[in-house]
Amino acid sequence: MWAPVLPRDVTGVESRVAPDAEAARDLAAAALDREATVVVFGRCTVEYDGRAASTLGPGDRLVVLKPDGTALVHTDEGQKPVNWQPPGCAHSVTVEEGLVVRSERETPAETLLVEFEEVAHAAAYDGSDPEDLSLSGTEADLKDRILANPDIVEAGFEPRATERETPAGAVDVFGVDADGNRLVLELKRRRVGPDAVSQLNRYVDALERDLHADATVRGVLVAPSVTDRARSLLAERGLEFVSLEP
Amino acid sequence: MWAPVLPRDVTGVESRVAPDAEAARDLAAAALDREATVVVFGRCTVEYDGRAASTLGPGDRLVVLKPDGTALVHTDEGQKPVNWQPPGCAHSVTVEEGLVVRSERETPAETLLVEFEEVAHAAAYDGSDPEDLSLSGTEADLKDRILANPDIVEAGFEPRATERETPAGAVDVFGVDADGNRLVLELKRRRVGPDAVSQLNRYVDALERDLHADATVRGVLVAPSVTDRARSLLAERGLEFVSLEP
DNA sequence: AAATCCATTTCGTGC
DNA sequence: GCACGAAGTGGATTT
Repeated sequence: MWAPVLPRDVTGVESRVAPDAEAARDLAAAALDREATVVVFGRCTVEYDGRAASTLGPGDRLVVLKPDGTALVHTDEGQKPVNWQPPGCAHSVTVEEGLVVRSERETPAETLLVEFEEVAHAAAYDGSDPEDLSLSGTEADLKDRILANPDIVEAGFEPRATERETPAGAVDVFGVDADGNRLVLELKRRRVGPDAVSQLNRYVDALERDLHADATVRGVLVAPSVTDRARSLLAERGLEFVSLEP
Repeated sequence: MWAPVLPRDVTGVESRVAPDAEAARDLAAAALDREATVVVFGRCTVEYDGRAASTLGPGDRLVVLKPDGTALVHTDEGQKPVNWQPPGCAHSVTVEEGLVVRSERETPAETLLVEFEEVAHAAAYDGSDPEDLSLSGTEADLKDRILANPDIVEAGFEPRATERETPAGAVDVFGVDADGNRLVLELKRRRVGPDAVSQLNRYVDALERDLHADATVRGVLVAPSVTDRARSLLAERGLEFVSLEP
């Protein structure tokens, strides 16, 4: 049904500067009902309790409530919200001392509570986004390049499987070298540290157990570059490195 | 100098519904100048090029520009922005076909380009946030609890150092058990998988080399729980597990 | 729902 | 600035 409580200023946007708590609540509640995105800016405190727990004293913040159940609390700094709630949460807006925004979920039980002293601005945005992001330069792209032209890893390399399962997890690319030795590739789209070496080492160990002593298993880390410590660990473990940009 | 081009509706907020491109540009440019946060909602396309590359066709999105150089492009779904730029970037707003927002940085060279077909709403938020988030339930809290009461790990455990350096990285907690054996603890605030086992294994290996055969080095993973595969890897490596909640 | 791993991870800390 | 590891990581994929 199409029956907004408040007038829509133009298609898709409702905006109120310095609304009182009740006006802000009404705008937000109506917007949540019709699956619009709500934005509130004002002085507030924030409490979170769930996987961890946090409190945040008074300050000016931007709160975003999405129709999929996402809540974001942004300060004037940082890429990550200072507090948040993941998709799937239930938002509610009420008036107590002032406007109060709650966002909750179960499994795991988590609550986000934003209490406003003052709402400087409240807005509701209706809109749709039919487009999917097209992204390139990922690890998957690197894998595709290697499968299309295995020689960029090593002359004579022949891929035999991707995501081959081992007791230690799935190997990015598995194949054989020119001499018939097994080759395990671990791919990374950026410079790697010790963690990637450990990961490769786990896969090589697991495959050596799996295949007994039937064949040599070479482990090759494929990445743009490695740190010094990673290089040492590679040497210790008898593992190799091939430099490739994503 | 205090000379806003546009009037401020109330302290800290400027808001224009359905501004034309020039009005939106003026509002945003003035806001960026005075280190306010800019919010723009409208139909736009997005292009990103840098560490990776992406394109996003037309849709309705919420764009946030922070005074620290952060840019966020949010759709109506998801906790993460569909596109973004990290703190330290230089924002600019111009009018071409319509409003265009650019956010760029060097090292690494990255560009975010948002081209609006239509701006449904533009706003600028002035404010301050003096408060720091107080967070509990972190790995650091778990460490503190262990140091204050080492017996919760094992009767007779005596911590000797935290962040002890090894050739493979810094160990969370290092100490000795009741029999004088060296103990290496790796702490995790949540259920762990194979990666944490590999990490602990690296530290134990490094310390065994460091200390030669002078002493037995026990590796203990401290976490709420482990996955099956992680448990297998622990067994393979002769490592141990102690269950502790953060 | 759990497990595993990638990510334009981001973020903090130490060097 | 790089390196290393934590994170209330988020997100996708597979089981």
